[in-house]
Amino acid sequence: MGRRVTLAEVAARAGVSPITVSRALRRPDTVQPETRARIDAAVAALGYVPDPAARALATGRSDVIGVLIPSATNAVFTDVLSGLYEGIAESRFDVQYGITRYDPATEENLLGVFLRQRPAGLIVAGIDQTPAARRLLDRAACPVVQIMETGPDPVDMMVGFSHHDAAAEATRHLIARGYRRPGFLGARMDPRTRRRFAGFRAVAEAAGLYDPDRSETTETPSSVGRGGELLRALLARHPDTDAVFCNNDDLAMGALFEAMRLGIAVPGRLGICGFNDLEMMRAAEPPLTSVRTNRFEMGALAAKMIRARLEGRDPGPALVDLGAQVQARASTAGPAAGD
Amino acid sequence: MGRRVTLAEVAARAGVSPITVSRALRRPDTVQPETRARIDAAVAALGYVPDPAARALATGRSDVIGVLIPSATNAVFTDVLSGLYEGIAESRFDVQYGITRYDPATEENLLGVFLRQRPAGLIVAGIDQTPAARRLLDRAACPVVQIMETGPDPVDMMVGFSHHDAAAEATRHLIARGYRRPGFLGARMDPRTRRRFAGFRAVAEAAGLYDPDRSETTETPSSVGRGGELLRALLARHPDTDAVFCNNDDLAMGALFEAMRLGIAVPGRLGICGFNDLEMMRAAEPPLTSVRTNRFEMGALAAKMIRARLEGRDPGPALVDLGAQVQARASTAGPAAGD
DNA sequence: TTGTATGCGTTATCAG
DNA sequence: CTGATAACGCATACAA
Repeated sequence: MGRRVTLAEVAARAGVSPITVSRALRRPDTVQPETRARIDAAVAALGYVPDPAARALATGRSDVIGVLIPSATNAVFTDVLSGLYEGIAESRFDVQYGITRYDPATEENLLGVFLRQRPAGLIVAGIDQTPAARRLLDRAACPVVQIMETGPDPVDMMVGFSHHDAAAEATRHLIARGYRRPGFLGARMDPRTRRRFAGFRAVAEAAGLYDPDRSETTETPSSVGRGGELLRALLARHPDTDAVFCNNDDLAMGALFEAMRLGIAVPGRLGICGFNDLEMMRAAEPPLTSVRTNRFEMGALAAKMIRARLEGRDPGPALVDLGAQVQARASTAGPAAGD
Repeated sequence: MGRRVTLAEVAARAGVSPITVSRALRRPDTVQPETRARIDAAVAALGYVPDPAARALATGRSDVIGVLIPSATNAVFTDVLSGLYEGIAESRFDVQYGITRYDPATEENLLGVFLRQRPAGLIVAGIDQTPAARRLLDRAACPVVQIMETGPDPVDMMVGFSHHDAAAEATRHLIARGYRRPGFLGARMDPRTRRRFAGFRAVAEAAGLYDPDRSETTETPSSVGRGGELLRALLARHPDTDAVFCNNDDLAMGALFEAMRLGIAVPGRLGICGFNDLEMMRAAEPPLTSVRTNRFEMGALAAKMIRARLEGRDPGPALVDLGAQVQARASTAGPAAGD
């Protein structure tokens, strides 16, 4: 590492004062071109890089955008993170994550930790903060973006979609394809999952096809294996179920495999629809219908909105609904004729 | 946020000097119990939280453990991250990530970014750093752990396994199960992938079963869909291929679906083996054989080794080989009799 | 065991 | 356009 090079050393070499170097680096147009040239040369020669801690201490703020997400292993969130990276690329900002493990109390704690660092911005997943967390966010002295979901009463900015409506559209799709006894498979029943269920229920009910007993849920985390178990349990109770709307793609994939094991034809005897549209869905056999949720764009846009605000540009509308699109595939082609 | 609470305010309330508060927080046993009690009370009452920037500036180091990984979307790495979190839980340390996108130059850059924050520790994936990056790591004034892989000449500490040997074991498994015309499917041919291929080749060759044309690879990223394409291409050239060792689980899953589409029986006419043993593998139909790679443990152990060093405890052996275990499942049960 | 003086590297403020 | 001074919040070294 050698020694660390400071502003003072650069200044000495360039024959100016430290503050001038500081200015030359942050607002080049405020120092004379000649001075700037000397400074730039000194910076390059010495390999100077600013100390983020000193800067944070002096300015009272950092270049860190704090991100609070429920899980780092869930592919849904990793896609959002990729978008985030894209959004802050080539900027001075850094991203720092906090994993809430779907626990509101943890989210509250992490929020405190982040806030203490005077983040440049804050991105939080969802709209289900605790009252305390909500208060913290409301008072945050930085741009805040809620992602993954839209809803009333945003803290500041918001970019997401309606889980209720997305699920409703998927359910309409199932019904449009001719399924008449649709069921619901859900794991880790967090608030977003519940809203999806509500969307499913609303549409099924409206069509007179809702059977409250035709859903199988668990509080345990989601997985492919779990999808199989849930389908098996549901079919044990209601063998005539002719379609399942799955809370996410892992469950749908598990349901597909379980159907294979049980010798149940998909989509003829059972339609399967997932949620999120992970890459594997279209590669499956049969390809699985799912709901596309623009996760990458969500992350990228959230980051860009924060940057725009920070850089004094127009961040555009404070509430962006990215929607969700049913990707219809063979797994919901419709019940077999004569079924 | 109200105003920020400082050490001085806590000190005033507790009736001591700031430095005493500082000590009480970092080394509680060096202040008298009574004083400490007063301080603790003041801290709680005021909701004091140390300012990480000020601390970093004063001490010349931070509590950030920098982590460099190739990808944030790959399930393989997200599992490692989960382990990392587990490893630093309840400690003062934080984790900060850098994503290299499998690009050595990016890794070098990020290393510089991290290093100037004086990280408490550094965790890097793999052993294929550029010479420049290697130099930076060698000179780093903090513990360094290379993860995901073991190899000669560690920078400092190392926890991983041999990709060559793991692939070799998987290949031996295929041969032991009676497959005689094994092929290889690989995507994004990074150094670790190549070493796996080498392991496959070594064993196949030793058994007199290696056909250099019986492998299908691409530089593009891995995905389930890609696995299908690769299998199709391989079978087009060599329809008699009776087993495939896939570079990772996504490819294996894609190969399975493609086999279904082609009407090829698994495992009877084609054995399929993946790598990493993601959860979906055992839930598939047929369940897919894969190689378990203890990713969570890798992350957890790396973090613990760093903590041990930082806290003056014994970090144990500097080089830990976590091994890898073939999880034999139905997808490699062996060729059908009479095949 | 506790306190005093000082410095970490940078930037805000105000002068020149 | 450039510079001197002070301050950010905390921890080290030393003294009491």
